[in-house]
Amino acid sequence: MRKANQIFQGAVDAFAEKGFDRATMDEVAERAGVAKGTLYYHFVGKEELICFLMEEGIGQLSSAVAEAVAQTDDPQGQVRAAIGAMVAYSNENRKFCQLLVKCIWSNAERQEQFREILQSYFDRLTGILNHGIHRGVFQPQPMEWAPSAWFGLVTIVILRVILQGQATDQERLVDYLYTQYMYGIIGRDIKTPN
Amino acid sequence: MRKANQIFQGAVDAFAEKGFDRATMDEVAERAGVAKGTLYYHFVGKEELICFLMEEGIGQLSSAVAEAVAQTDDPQGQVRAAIGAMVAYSNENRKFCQLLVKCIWSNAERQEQFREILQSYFDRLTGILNHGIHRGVFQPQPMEWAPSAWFGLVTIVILRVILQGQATDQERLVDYLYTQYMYGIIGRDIKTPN
Amino acid sequence: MRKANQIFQGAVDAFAEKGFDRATMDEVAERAGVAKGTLYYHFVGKEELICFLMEEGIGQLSSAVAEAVAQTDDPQGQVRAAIGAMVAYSNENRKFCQLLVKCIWSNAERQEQFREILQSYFDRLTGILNHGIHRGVFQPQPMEWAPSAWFGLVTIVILRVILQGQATDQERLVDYLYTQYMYGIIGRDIKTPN
Amino acid sequence: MRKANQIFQGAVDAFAEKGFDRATMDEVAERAGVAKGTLYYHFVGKEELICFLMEEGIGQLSSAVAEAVAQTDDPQGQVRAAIGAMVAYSNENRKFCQLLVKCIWSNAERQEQFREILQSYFDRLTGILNHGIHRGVFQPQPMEWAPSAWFGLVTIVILRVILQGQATDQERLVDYLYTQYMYGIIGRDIKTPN
DNA sequence: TATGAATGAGCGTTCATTCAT
DNA sequence: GATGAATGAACGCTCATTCAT
Repeated sequence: MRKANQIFQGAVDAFAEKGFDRATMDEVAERAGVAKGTLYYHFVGKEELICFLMEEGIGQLSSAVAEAVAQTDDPQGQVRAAIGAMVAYSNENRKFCQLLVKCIWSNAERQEQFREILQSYFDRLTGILNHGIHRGVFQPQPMEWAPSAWFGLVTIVILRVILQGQATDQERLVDYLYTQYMYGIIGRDIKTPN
Repeated sequence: MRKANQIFQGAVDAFAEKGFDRATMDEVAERAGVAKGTLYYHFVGKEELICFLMEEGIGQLSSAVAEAVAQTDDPQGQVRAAIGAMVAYSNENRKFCQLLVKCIWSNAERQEQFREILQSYFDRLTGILNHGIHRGVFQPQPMEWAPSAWFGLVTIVILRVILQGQATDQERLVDYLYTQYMYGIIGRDIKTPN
Repeated sequence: MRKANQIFQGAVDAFAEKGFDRATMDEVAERAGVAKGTLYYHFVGKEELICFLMEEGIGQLSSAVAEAVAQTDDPQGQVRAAIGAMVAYSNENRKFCQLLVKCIWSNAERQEQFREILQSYFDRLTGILNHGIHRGVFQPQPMEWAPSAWFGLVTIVILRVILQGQATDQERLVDYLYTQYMYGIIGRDIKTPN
Repeated sequence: MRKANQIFQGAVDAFAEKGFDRATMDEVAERAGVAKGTLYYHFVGKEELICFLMEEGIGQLSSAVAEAVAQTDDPQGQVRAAIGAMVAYSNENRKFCQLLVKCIWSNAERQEQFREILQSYFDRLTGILNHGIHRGVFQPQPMEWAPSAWFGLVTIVILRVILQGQATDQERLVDYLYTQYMYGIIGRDIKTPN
């Protein structure tokens, strides 16, 4: 198990920097500190390693979001908690988040393999929104687009932050993303009646 | 010029489907309907072809946005026009838009090459936002994140739509994106007054 | 004919620097100041151009030697005149001489094509030696090797001089080559009884 | 090491026949009896393989000469021993010697890479000559040309012999080269006194 | 005569994968 | 379990040659 974990880390490192296709198995092995053959002892091949990575990572992210959301029943509080969890996760797993955003749509074939994993994450986001709509707090929305919008908004900003490389005030970032997503660019004071 | 244009189309086709790295120059040539050597007669190499593609495409998108925005002075109207232009462009250039979103962050080295091009597009978005803020219509925002948020929101939803493949009511999509971006998930009731 | 000559010069330039195989027809055309198609209008192909070059060049060298040798009947004088002609020719045609030495044995197939041309040059050298031997001035020698020895001695030193690039005292060079070839490293005074 | 040696042999074979540029890595691999990828596992690339070949080969030749020369202190004996070693080496390594002469000046870039290796060999020849000059046995000579002259004389004759392909009386060849180099075409009667 | 856009066979190189140890 | 030498299919790219103008 030791080695398998080393490989996981090495793979995230290598893939995040070079992308799935340009990172070689040699590089993965080197960053993982194992011999190339060992990669194939633990994983069937490169594509399987990539799949494992994505499943594992998105699963973790999804769990983190679920856990955060479970703390409150208030729809707005849930959205804030979810965004908070996303930002926190991305901060602790910069490499993986880079990888996630950069490579998730890289290629039509892999697309197919990730769809299921990603769908479960989107379903979670959809659930949160539906809860708020059901409560009458959020407006009814076209649900075929809503999770993508949320995902895109949060994810691309986070990627920007990661790529910039400089330290960021997490609190402020969550605040911005939450406000933007909840109230748009027009802003809170115009419309939060509560 | 004839051939160069064929190559452009073939390259967009091939790269959109397979990604920059998995699409081979043979495939590009085949889809363009030219011999492989012809690719290299018109472009220095694969990376240069990729760069040319991105510059050309983002340039077109950026111009389309600029043109749409120029029609009105009203900040909200400008945002709506911009989103309308984005959706329209993506509808007319599905392949390129796929390519844009899927591949723009693919790889650290290319990242660098695209930064300048993408920045000019982001600057355009920033300009629109600043105009609205100046007018007091939009809330002041952290401008290091604002264009990314806009870009991410619109782009990822559009990508979803394109990948789904089914025909979409453009009007309704623009409506959704505009409302979401302008008022967030909460504030639909304060619709655009026009 | 203008163009054909330009091509000749361009080809010598390009081939001398890069060798027959690494110099491209594009480079030849560029250095000749003609379009690539023009090369093929005047010459059947690359190999034919190479052959033409070698025949022309060796022919010129051979003629220069013949002319110089014709001036005297004295065997030693003939050798000296021949070496003088070789050095003079190499000085006026540095590029071609470089080409000659560097590329003449480059490749088994071309070898075959040059053999005849080169043989005529070797025959000329053989003739000079035979004349001296017949007169009893030169020692009888294994004639299958003698012209090669002469050719190698003179040619490799000349190449060295050309490659060094610095200006050389022609007189001194001829002196050295003549003495070395005529009397060996032991030197003249020990053995020239006359 | 097994494979590396096979590659060495295959490379010498292929390059000797076709020249560095026309021999392909496929041919090298085939003659070496290994897969093409194996070539690149052991050597960085074609040019590095070429360099390794030349260094190794000239190194061996140089060592053989050094060893032969070390047997005697007599200048003329040293020259004879050196030429004997050259001929012997060329007889045992026909392919490499072909390669050496045919390709050593093939191309300006490679020129530069070989200069150092070749220089060490020329230095050895220069050392032998200086010894004889110091002893007063050889005439003082322009040392910038002397090793080239020796090298050219011996080498080109040897190449001729190799290319002719027929069996040669080594003894007689050494005799001829020695006499020619030591006494020139004139002075055979003053033979080595041994 | 002269051109240069277009071609495609062929090259050097890479890299995911295998397998004997 | 773990290794790394060996493999070969496949890639990006080159360049001699052709041909419509």
